[in-house]
Amino acid sequence: MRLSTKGRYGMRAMLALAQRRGEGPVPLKEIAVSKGLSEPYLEQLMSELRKAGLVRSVRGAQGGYLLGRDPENITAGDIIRVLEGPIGPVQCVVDLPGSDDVCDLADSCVERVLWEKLRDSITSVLDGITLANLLEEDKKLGSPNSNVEERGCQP
Amino acid sequence: MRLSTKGRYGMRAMLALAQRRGEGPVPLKEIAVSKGLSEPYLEQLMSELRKAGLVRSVRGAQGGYLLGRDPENITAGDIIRVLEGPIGPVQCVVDLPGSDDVCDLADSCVERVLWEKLRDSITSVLDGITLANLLEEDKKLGSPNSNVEERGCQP
DNA sequence: CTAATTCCTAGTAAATGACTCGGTTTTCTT
DNA sequence: AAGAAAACCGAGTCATTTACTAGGAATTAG
Repeated sequence: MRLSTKGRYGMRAMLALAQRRGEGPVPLKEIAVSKGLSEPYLEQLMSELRKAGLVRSVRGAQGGYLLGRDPENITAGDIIRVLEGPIGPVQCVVDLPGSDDVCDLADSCVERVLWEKLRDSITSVLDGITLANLLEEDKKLGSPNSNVEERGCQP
Repeated sequence: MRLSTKGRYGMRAMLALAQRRGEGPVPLKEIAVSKGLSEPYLEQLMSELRKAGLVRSVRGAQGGYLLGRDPENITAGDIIRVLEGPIGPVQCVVDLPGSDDVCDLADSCVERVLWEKLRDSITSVLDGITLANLLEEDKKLGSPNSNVEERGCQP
């Protein structure tokens, strides 16, 4: 039940973009260096985020990435879904409106109720928190926002 | 963010034991066949569950497995923790009381708040539902409780 | 004694995760 | 026009994890 690096790094990168909103396009290199992530790997994640409309890119020199929408309109759920796929602890109760009844005889599945509750609780947290919310909470806590090199972990 | 088969199969097996409570030890073979799972694989999961005290075993002919406690006292969280490890979307906000501050400068981690909320929401669902609850809800729904072979999915 | 059963260790094949590499295209700056 | 700074793209790789399988040893009811 862990996120992969795609979700974690992607969330970091999106928050970095949100923090630097208004400065014009931010080159990936800067994010990669300041957050201690591999630039070419981040590139792949940004590509997916761009295709999903969560970021915009500007090519060429002085180019970089920008948020695709206001931070108030980008939820953690948006980001996680793009990078980790539809949300759900098991395939058959997954988040996609299309693939509703993967289970034909789902009524005879005792544990299904549990997985559905779990899915709902996860989505409600993820869809209820925006990039703006996180930035706000961060400001309230008055964190020093240090670089990653100085830290012990890589969330 | 999916469970592995260990969590899914383990939950199934535990529910099977709960349903057959009072019948004496249930041999693994029966569970494996009726739920369509590999018996030797299940065996490994049961071994972990036994070491954690969630099931008891009776060796020899006419042996099998029994719940280690009343179904009212076994939560989904108990089972998932044994089979999938401590709960948490990222290592550094994991569920273990011991490994609290894996992050030394955790205050400077903007997304940490999010992961903590997510962890809490997951644990509160998982720890709030017992095997007894699930059986009860199942009975209320009046499900036919068919075998797995007839079904389209393997939750 | 024999058959049924749990217990234990090891091995393995496939999938996934977490990247790297090399080159192409676009665009700003000089 | 030239050069450099980016984003873009597709493939390849290496380690880890997952989901098992295999085979035998120990235990116990009948």
